[in-house]
Amino acid sequence: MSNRVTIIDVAAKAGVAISSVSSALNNRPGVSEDTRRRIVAAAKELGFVPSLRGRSLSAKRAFTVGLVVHRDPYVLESDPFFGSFIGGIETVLDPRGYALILQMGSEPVETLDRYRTLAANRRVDGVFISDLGVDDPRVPLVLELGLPAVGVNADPGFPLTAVRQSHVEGIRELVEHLVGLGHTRFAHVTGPHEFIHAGQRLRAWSDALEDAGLPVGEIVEGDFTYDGGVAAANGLLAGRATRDRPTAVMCSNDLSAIGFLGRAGELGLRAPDDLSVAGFDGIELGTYVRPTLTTVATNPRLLGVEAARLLLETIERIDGMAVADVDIEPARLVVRTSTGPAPRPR
Amino acid sequence: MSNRVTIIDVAAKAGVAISSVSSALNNRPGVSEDTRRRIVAAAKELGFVPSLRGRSLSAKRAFTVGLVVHRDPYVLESDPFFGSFIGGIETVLDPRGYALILQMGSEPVETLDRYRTLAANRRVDGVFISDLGVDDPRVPLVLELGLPAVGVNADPGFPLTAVRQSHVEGIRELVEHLVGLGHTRFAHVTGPHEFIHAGQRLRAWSDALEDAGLPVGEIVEGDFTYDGGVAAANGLLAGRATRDRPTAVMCSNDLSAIGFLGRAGELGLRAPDDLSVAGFDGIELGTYVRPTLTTVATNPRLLGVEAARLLLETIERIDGMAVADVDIEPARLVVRTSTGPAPRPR
DNA sequence: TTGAAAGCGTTACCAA
DNA sequence: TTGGTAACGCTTTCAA
Repeated sequence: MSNRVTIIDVAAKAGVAISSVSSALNNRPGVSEDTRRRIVAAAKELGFVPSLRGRSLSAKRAFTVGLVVHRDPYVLESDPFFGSFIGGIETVLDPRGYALILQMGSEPVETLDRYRTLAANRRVDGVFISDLGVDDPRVPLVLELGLPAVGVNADPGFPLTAVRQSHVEGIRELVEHLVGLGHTRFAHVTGPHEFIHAGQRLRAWSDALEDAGLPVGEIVEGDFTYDGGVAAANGLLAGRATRDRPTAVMCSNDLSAIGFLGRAGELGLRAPDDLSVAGFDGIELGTYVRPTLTTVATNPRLLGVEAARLLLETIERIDGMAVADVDIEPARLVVRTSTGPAPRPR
Repeated sequence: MSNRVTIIDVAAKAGVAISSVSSALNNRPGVSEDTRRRIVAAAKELGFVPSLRGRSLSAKRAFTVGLVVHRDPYVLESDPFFGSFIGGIETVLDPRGYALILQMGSEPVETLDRYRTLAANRRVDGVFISDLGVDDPRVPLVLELGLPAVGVNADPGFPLTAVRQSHVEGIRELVEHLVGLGHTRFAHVTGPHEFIHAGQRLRAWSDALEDAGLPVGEIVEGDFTYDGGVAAANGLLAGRATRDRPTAVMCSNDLSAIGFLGRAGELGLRAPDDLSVAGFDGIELGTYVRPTLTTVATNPRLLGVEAARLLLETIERIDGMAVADVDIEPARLVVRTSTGPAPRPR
């Protein structure tokens, strides 16, 4: 197990110089077809695989990219975003000889340090920045460090290359769906205001309602968790007269919508008869709960694919030119059974 | 961003040889206290961080370990095991200068290739082997490759170092709990038989029931998913007379137990009145569903911590001695509201 | 087309 | 205690 095959062994076996081996194996010109064949044969016979360490040192590249997740463990556990996102990243990275380093930092400060260390010892060639926050400190940091980076679902004007999936169309479809069902009293349960996507979703919701000429209604801050949905349901539904309750509620993600529905049920309010509830994300769990959850379905896997593509492009870019952003297909409304006609006032 | 500070710069600044810088910064003997101070000062002033690439090449170590997840994306998404497991791993790796490479392979064959590649280019110094299968081909593979590895929840006699959390006590407690409630007709919904932990849990269940002098009852194979639980409920409950139905069911994991409960509810059977259902894992979701889920709670985070400790120990072991296995505290029964007294026959 | 040698940034060995 | 230098395994440049 100890002495692995090196380029020297291959050169010796093929009877050529190591530089020729390098050229031949990397499909570079300057090697005759004949010697190339000899070299390839020798390499195969010896089972030669270039050492990443040697390559890294020489090429000044780690062939590794990083993802630092800065959420508390529970959210990560229950959030299906990362599983799919990482899966998508992987499918791009692997064929191109890159690998993904995953780190977790619960504290925001800790997260920054992770990026710093990653950059300092050049462990990665670039990083993903997901779950962007308002005035996210990671952005100036990677800029200062000169660390290639790609942002996920960034706002317009983002100073780094970004991949986005528009939520506007889907949320607008949701509003139209609810309006078409006769709803007039709306409410929105947001995510934590420090995340930009929480604000993005709220804005799309408000804009669509305004365009429909309807009041935006109540807005309560949730936290993307099941418990947050429970709390929101308590705030919006508990102890209120029917006429004071919203009849159509959008929660900023599916998990909180499911929490909301659960608590609503305990309060004796059934969806879709007594009220309509919708989420955002499109997680599998939403197809299992009863009623099944109407939602706006996103595509985290594709987001990962494109993010990885962009990051590698940014890294391998020779000229310093910025890589163009990518927008994947917008998230779309998926109507299930948690939304229905507005209850008739009586 | 381009020219980073190297050990040569530090040596020049401190007016010493690079070998002295290396010794001083790595707290090796052979450097006078005085020069050490000068070197440390120079390093700090220059903001020197040793290059991982240089170190890797010289030390013949990647300072990286790998985790290859071989599940299909959906299971990964909804399985909280990995989030916590990885979180635990991280807390050990980071302070010791190691990082985690995460890869995903849905096909078993693909997974093996990942390990092979990881080993061939020496991208990692060691790997975790989780979700062990019966006659898992990864075990002979890492053995053949000479790749340090740690198994998670391996069976006795496992040829590699392993970290385990015993499920026996918790499942026995569950059986005693159910027996104490007067149940006599049991059923077990397993995980896929190719995973050893599915078998481990079934065996613990059967043994405990046998010891109690009660019939083991029906055993149906599930697949650890919500849908698998639904299917199992269809098989065990649908279209059966009350006297032919089991009254106490253990599902091999929480997710399938929740699916089982959901389907049971649709069939008009309420837990805990009409039947008792328990899971295994202790996921958060189990505290949210109604009824809340009785389960055997595991500690994936601690499993990750100990697995990482063992792996680093194995890697850094100078003598070839095997590292001793670690058993963390057994998983324990957590009684919630999905289990209750056996329904009175009428 | 081929080969020799420098360089990447460390660590480790061996003289001085 | 110090410093010089080989070694790690590759890529790349420059002569031959």
